[in-house]
Amino acid sequence: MTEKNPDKTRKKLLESAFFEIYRVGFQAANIDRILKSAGVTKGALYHHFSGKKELGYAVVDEVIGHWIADKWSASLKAEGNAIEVLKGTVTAAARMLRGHDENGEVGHCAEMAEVGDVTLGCPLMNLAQEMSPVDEGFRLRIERIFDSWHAALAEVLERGVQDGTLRSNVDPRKTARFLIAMYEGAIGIAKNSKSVEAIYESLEMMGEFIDTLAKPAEKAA
Amino acid sequence: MTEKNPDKTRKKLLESAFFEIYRVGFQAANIDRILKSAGVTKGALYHHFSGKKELGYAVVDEVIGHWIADKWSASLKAEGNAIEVLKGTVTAAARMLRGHDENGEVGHCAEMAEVGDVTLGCPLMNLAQEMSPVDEGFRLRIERIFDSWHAALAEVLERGVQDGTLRSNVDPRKTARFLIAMYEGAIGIAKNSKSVEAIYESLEMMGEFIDTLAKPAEKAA
DNA sequence: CCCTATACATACCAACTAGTATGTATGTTA
DNA sequence: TAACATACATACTAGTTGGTATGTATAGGG
Repeated sequence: MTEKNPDKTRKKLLESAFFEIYRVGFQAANIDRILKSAGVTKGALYHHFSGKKELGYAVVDEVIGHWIADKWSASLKAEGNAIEVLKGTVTAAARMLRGHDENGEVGHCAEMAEVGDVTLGCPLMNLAQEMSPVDEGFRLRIERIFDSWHAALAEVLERGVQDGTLRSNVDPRKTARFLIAMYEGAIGIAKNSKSVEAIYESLEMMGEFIDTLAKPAEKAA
Repeated sequence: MTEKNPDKTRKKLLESAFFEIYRVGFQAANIDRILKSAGVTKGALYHHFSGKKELGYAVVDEVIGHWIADKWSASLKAEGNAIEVLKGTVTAAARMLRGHDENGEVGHCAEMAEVGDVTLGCPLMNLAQEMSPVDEGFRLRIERIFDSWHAALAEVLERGVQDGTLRSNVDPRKTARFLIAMYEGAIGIAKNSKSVEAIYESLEMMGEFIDTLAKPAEKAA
């Protein structure tokens, strides 16, 4: 009925599926809830996607992948001092995180959660933790996203080492992975304690760690 | 039939439930699989536990809680230099992590996974990520465990600051949380990439970070 | 030895859920 | 405008799953 707009319905399905998965995970994600929230019917879903898993894959590739690319890879492409670029992305991350609207509903998720929600954590990491041991298809798609993020980070670090901003013994690849681990770990811990403050403080410490990567000032000759 | 041993069956149930939850998460955990793996029947389960959720709670409290306490709080109670104690726990963690037996079965979990399995990550963190937004009961129980871990870490740090081993501007609580975040993040990232090496390298970097907490050597007067 | 509560075993159910079969309306092409 | 493929809508199904009703055997107290 009404109108017939395949691109739009597909997009709505992806978005609703993303939020559903974001909230309860893929395995517990409910098709009917997704449909209700998207405002379309089962026929539409199974016309666009061959099944729940395919829908999940598409969410990873098209929603989460693009989102990470925008949020990170983009801001990492900034020119200038490696330390500043790195710390810039961290503070940018901090800015986009917010707590709940205190509506007292303990134990329930906000109806219209957004991506920066502290109590829901990082969509990519959530899915990675849940699905990587269970389904290789998810794992590989998620890995690709992490890899691109890692590559962008490593490039900045490599540049910093080359131009003498960073200590020469900084290993770009290891450090990049460690930075991602720190960030995701901080989000994960804060998620369980429901504390935005916890993230801020951890990101602050992450900034201090980044400072330790800098080449120390030259001693007087 | 056979024998009647409530303590033993309860323990078997808890252990089987733990591994099932460890592998696929709580929501996807299958009661019948747990029963089969425990070698008991449904009657036994529902005699000991009022339901799936109660079983999950018991797993958190009795299995995961004790496990974390043993692995961390214990080794953190060692006497001596704070730096050494901290780095000791990190290397202890590294030691207990191992990869899969390379049996080629990609995408499937080992039948009898053990707790140190890289591809399965940290049981506590897994559950925290999955259940903390979904069920407040889980969240609180998990939080208690993290808190005790955090307290043990903070105590070591506090002691280090007091006795001059660590820089005086080290904030024990923030740093403790950050260390947990680093560790859990490292495990989580390695889990998705299925790489034991990734953990080793991240734990190595974690050691370097711990070194930066030390009070710098005194300058010549 | 008896008797009762505990500790299990078995068969079954009700609810949910991904997926399908089928139908219909809309847009497009000839 | 006829014909056809795309894009949706609806009703239904088959399978799974947590939970229960009911039965039975064992252990321990009197």
